[in-house]
Parts: sequence; structure tokens; C-alpha cells
Amino acid sequence: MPEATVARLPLYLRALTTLAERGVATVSSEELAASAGVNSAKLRKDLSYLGSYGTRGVGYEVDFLRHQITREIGLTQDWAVVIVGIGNLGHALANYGGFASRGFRIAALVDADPGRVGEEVAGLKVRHADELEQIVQDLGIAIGVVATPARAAQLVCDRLVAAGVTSILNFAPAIVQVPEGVDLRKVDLSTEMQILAYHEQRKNGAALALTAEQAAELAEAVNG
Amino acid sequence: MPEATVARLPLYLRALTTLAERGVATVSSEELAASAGVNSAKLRKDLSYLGSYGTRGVGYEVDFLRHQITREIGLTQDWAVVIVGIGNLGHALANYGGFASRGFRIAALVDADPGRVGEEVAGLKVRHADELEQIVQDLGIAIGVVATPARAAQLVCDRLVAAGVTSILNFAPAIVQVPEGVDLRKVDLSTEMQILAYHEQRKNGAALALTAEQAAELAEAVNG
DNA sequence: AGACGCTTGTGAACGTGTGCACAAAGTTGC
DNA sequence: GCAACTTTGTGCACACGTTCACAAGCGTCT
Repeated sequence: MPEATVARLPLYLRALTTLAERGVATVSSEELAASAGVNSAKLRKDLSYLGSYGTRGVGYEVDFLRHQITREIGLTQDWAVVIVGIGNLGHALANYGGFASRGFRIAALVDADPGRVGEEVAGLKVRHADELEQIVQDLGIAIGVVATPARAAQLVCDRLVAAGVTSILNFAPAIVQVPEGVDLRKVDLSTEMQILAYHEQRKNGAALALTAEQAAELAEAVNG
Repeated sequence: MPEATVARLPLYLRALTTLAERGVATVSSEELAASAGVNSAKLRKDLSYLGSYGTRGVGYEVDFLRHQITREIGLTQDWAVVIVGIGNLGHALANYGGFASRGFRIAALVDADPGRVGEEVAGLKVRHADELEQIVQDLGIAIGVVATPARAAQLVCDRLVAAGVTSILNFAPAIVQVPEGVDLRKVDLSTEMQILAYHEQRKNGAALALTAEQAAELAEAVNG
């Protein structure tokens, strides 16, 4: 299955869930594509990799298709996740409701700061980073989420990998290297913002962009 | 400039900044590519879209190249950003240090909950969502960050667009439609986790995956 | 049963992105 | 000043992803 298709399956899953909640039983590729924001031919080709689950002349049965995608992605199993780094972002991730409903379970929270260890966040006690290897092994954790400062990211990833974690989601603004066979995905606000800025600059954006000084004055006048 | 190249420029910028901090003055495409985690030919091709800023036989001057990329992306200007939705994630974003250093300035925080309005977060007073349009116009905001619950995301984006925002970064786990000409990027934990799960399932992951029941027992035994 | 209308699934063309391999161009050493 | 060495910039071939367009298949209506 093409990587691009894999990346869109969660999108389709979300659209299907919304439709199911509205009580829709059947949906055509055209409708589903519209609500997922993609081209209908692309949607059909993507779904065709799963098998022939549609009915010509009718469309796709929402619940059935949802189940097939869920199975394909592997969400019928429960995935234990450890979050490393319980700062602002770690807190937000620990409290994020979208995990549990999709088969991900925050199994442990870890931080290197002794001051944070023992604190209870989202119903779990924060544990010390020294225990990381033990935690990963005891809880059968396969997915690690890194929400540490940039300087700690590489070390944390190395330790996660050494402990047997083979999938890592990195939120730290750092370039991290992992060995072959380990999946590393990164989520980076700063990068996304910079991509937006690039396009903004090439639109009417020049008019809206201010010098730092002008902006500071404005901000003070309005917010202060 | 190809979209794929634009998406990598921030990566190069980060690598260059790290090198500059280490006092490195010159870098070859091979070295820079290694530290950015990409192929050196790709790096050179990407940089060639900026112009011919390298010296054959030598490499690239770190500071100079950094400046060129900064300019190309548009980070020499100050971009005013509004964050909508000051929950856990909004807090984390407001306090994220990586913005200011890259030319982005959190100019305003907005929330629909009257209970949060007036609260001070990251040195700014949270203002009510009703004022959104006014704030966008007064502060010359070009980029909006949406960190609301999923159900509010579409409405917030519509209002941002109506107020003149043409670049939006959406953190809400929702599929949002925007008119032509508006750039919408999304950052979605859940999607990223699902992509990881897909690959994990196709590796040795089956061994690590537990049923929900087994996992709950384990978790209780270890965390409880 | 047969004709008609609708929607899927997919072959084929097109466009974008990647990576090799090398000529061009600069630096260094003698 | 010239030869040897290093590294950039890029033409070209290939791989990947997207979109069109339509045949195949299913349901419905007469």
C-alpha cells in the first residue's frame, strides 16, 4: 500500500465516523471525498487497496468500511504509549481525548525533572526518566511520544529504541536520527508555521507583514 | 519552487542554526545533508532553487546560507499570530519558545469560554472570541492557529478567513474546508499515531500489541 | 427480462519528486 | 601557472503519486 494512501486512511476514518454519528448508512465516493477534502478518484483508488468494499451503483456502507480501515491501520488492537517530557505540551498530549477513542492508551508518563516525578497528570503518576527502559518493557510499549526540549530529544529516542520501541512520534524541534527499522515521525509547529509564512509572503501577505518594531507598538496599543 | 523543497527549507535552517551555534563557518552539502537527515543530491537541488550560493570545492558559508533561507521563507519579517482556543494545547502553544526566535510573534490569545477570558497566559490576556475579527484587523494578523475542540474548528476558520486571515494552522482533529487562496495546514496527533500504528502492525509489532483487557491489567499492576 | 441510470474499480496519461552520475568550477599545492 | 583534488549545480532516468476517463457491475423501474 502506497505511503500516501496510508497517510490518508485516518482522514477517511474520521470522515466516516462523522457520517456514522449522523446516522448515515451509505456514502458514495463523491460524497465521502468531499467531506474528507480529497478528489473522488483518489479516494476510490485508495480504498481499492483495501479490497473491493464498495457496491457499484450504490456506494460504500459506512460502518463496514469504517471497520475495514480500522482493521487495516491496526486500531483493533490496543497500543500502549509512553509520553516522555511532561511540560506544557506533554500535559496537553496526556489530556488529549482523541487517543483512547482510537485504540491508543497512554500507559505511562515520564520526565527527567525530579520535581515533576510523582505529580499526577491525566490520572497517571509521572515517573522518572531513569525508569524508562523498565517501563517500556513492563508495559509492552511499542510507541513513544517525545515532548522534551530539543536538546534531550536524541538521547530520549536512543533510549526508547534501545528499550525496544520501534515507533516514535517526535514533537521536539530537533533533527533526530534513528536506526533502520524504527519509524520516526515528527510534528513540528515551527516548520509548519514557516511553510505558511513562505506562501503568505507570496500572496497579499506583504501588506499584512509588519516590521518587528511596528508590530510591537501595535500590540502594546491593543493588548496593553 | 517545488512544494517539497519549501517543506524542507525549515529543516535546513534548523541544521544550519545548530552548526552556527557550534561555530562552524563552512559546510559541505554532504555534511549538511547528513545533519538534516536527507540525501546530499536532494539538498543541493533544493538549495539551487535559491540561487548559486555555494562555492565549488569548498561548500556553503553557514551564516550566509542561513540568511538566504531566512529571507526566502519570509522570516525576516515579523508575523503576527493569533491562537484561538486556550485549552491545554493552546497554553502549550502560547508558551512555546520556538516561535519568537523564528519571526513569529503571538499577538493575541482568544477563547470562547468567558471563564478563561481575562486570564493571563504567556504574558497576554486571553480575549473573547467575539472580538476575533477586531483583533485580526487591529493587529494585522496574517496567521491563525486553531487549537479549539473539533466541533468549533470550522466556525473559527470561517471567521478567521472572513476577517482576512489567509494562513491557518489547524490543530483541531477535524476536517476543515477553506476557500481557494487560503492556506490551511493541519497538525494532527491522532493521524500521525495511526500512521505509526499501521507500520508497527506490519513489523514485529504484533508481538507487542495486547488486547485492551490485557493492557488494562498490566497498566494497573505497574502504575497502580 | 431487459433497458436504464448510477457508482465503483482501474488502465493509462500526466505531473511531481528523487537520486545518480558527471561536467563545470573553484581551491590547494608545488 | 599547472595539475590534482574537492565540491557544487544539474541533465537525465526512474519511481511515485495524482487525475482522467471509461468499462464493468449493481440496483431499479417498467
